[in-house]
Amino acid sequence: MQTDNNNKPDSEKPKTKNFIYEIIDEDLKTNKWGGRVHTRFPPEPNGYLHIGHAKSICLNFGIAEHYNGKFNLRFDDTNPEKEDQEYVDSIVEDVKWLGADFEDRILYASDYFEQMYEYAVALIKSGKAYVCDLTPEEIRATRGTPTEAGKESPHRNRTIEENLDLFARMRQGEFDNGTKTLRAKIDMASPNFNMRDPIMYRIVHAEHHRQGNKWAIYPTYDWAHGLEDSLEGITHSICTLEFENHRPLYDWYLDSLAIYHPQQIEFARLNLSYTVMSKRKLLQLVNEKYVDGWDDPRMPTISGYRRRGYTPEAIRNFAEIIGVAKRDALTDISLLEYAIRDDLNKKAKRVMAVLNPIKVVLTNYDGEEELGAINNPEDPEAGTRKLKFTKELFIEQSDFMENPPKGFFRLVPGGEVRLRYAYIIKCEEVIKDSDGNIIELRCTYDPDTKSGSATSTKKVKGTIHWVSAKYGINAEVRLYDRLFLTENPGNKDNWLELINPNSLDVIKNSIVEPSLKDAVMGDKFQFERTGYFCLDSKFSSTEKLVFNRTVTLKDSWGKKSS
RNA sequence: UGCCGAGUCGUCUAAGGGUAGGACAGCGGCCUUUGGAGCCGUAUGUAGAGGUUCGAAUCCUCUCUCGGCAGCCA
Repeated sequence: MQTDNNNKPDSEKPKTKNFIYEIIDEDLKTNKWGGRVHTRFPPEPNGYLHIGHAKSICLNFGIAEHYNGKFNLRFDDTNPEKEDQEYVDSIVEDVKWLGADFEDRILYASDYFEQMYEYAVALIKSGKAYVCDLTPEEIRATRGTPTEAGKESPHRNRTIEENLDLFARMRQGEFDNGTKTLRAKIDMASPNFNMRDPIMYRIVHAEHHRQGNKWAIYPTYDWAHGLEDSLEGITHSICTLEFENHRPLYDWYLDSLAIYHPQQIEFARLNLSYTVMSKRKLLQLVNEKYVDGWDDPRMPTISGYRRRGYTPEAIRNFAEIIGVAKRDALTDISLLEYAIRDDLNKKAKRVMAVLNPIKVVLTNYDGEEELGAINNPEDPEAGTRKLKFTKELFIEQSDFMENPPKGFFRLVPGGEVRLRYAYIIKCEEVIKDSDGNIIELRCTYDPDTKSGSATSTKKVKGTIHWVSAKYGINAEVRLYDRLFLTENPGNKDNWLELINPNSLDVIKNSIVEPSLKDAVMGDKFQFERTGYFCLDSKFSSTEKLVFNRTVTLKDSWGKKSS
């Protein structure tokens, strides 16, 4: 018997939240934000969202949900040269699919450009910003090094009037790209590079996906981001660790302007083993055709996982499992796989599919019959279905071995195995072609062993899946493996050479049970004993079924060898 | 080696002076007409050295290691 402090169910034990919740709890206690909690997810529309973004979305939305606060989706679209409406659309779709509710708040930094301009003018007027004529090379050369202070720009002490005039003309498009910038006048000797007169505006003559050619100047991230947060009344501006060094600048801008000042909090971004997570690298995989698009099922993108058969619930649960902290981490992919298996186990309809078929002929069986099968043992609501059993069947090639190792308890010459939901069969004869390839197994069935019948008392070690040769339908099955061979390819220069050449295995001639012809996009299946599968949204059609393997079943057989 | 940040089972994450806990992965077993699921059990961790304290993962000092920062990217 246990003592009573062990009797509490998990749900009643106090649940520890991450450090950001602690900060917010404290803020609520001190009434720092008037009881409000307002977070945001601020992607730049320059690529598709990946699982790392999902972590951030779940964090930010989860906080808003937990505290009855609000959550904004805001596009940080301040760099027209890299951004595109296609990315905006995909991001909206992915965030919605994940279930993060931004209500009507799809916001754009570019909508604040006019206001940002006014703020910049205010900073110039207070003597805290100036127009600098230095070229990019000159700016780099005068920035200094970690141990040496930078040099002040010769244009640092222009008059306010001159700065105002020049800045207005920058906006009018009077100057070429790279010839002028607006810089904050802070401290060229600061040990923090971000404070060495950072650039607020650069001249970019490019068409913006939402603003067209209205602007010739664009705000930089540091200048824009705090203003966006401030304008939206964000309370907690949550970002990743690499922005920690930017926080003093974030604070400086907002304090210099004396406007509403959210709190920036940094957490460690997600790194997942055996994949890469930078948008630049993912874009390269797409552009150089290592994968067939941002939504390739091998990609760690949200759209890739969706196409692969992952559910939003699994991804959200994954985000919950991995937690949030400030230390760099490389999360093992098995955590993600656990999350999707756990969810699909409850939801997926069980069916039988033979990926690599070998024919079985039951020499003592004639006619055909229908056998009852359970759609999901985890979910009685899922009901039952009938399976057609016939003289000729297909079983998995790997379920038969002529010379089996110890512990192999499927079909062997002279041995018996149960056919799932059907009979026990015995392998009597192995038929081979002239090259010695096995082309057919001649078996007998034992009529007393029908599943569920009173006469079925015989026990065999193994149960294998099968599909009727007469009624089974052809399908293509696509098996995915990890995209990279090494655990952390992202930190290697030769990362492209580390791509797994066998990350995709297309099986053209699989045979699946006939009920699968009614499968619709979005359905989740467990091919019994094989794994979880879904229809591929890109290649599957009514004429030709194409299934993606979402994840394998956990397999304790032969694990040590792989 | 300037500044900022971080070091807890193999991995991720709790505990913030009072029994180092959970999850995943692993291992062992039970159960099983999916070698799935489920159930039970089990091993493994506070970077190091000093110090304060009755008591330190937690506080102090020093050291070590790792990550980030010198874009007109975000």
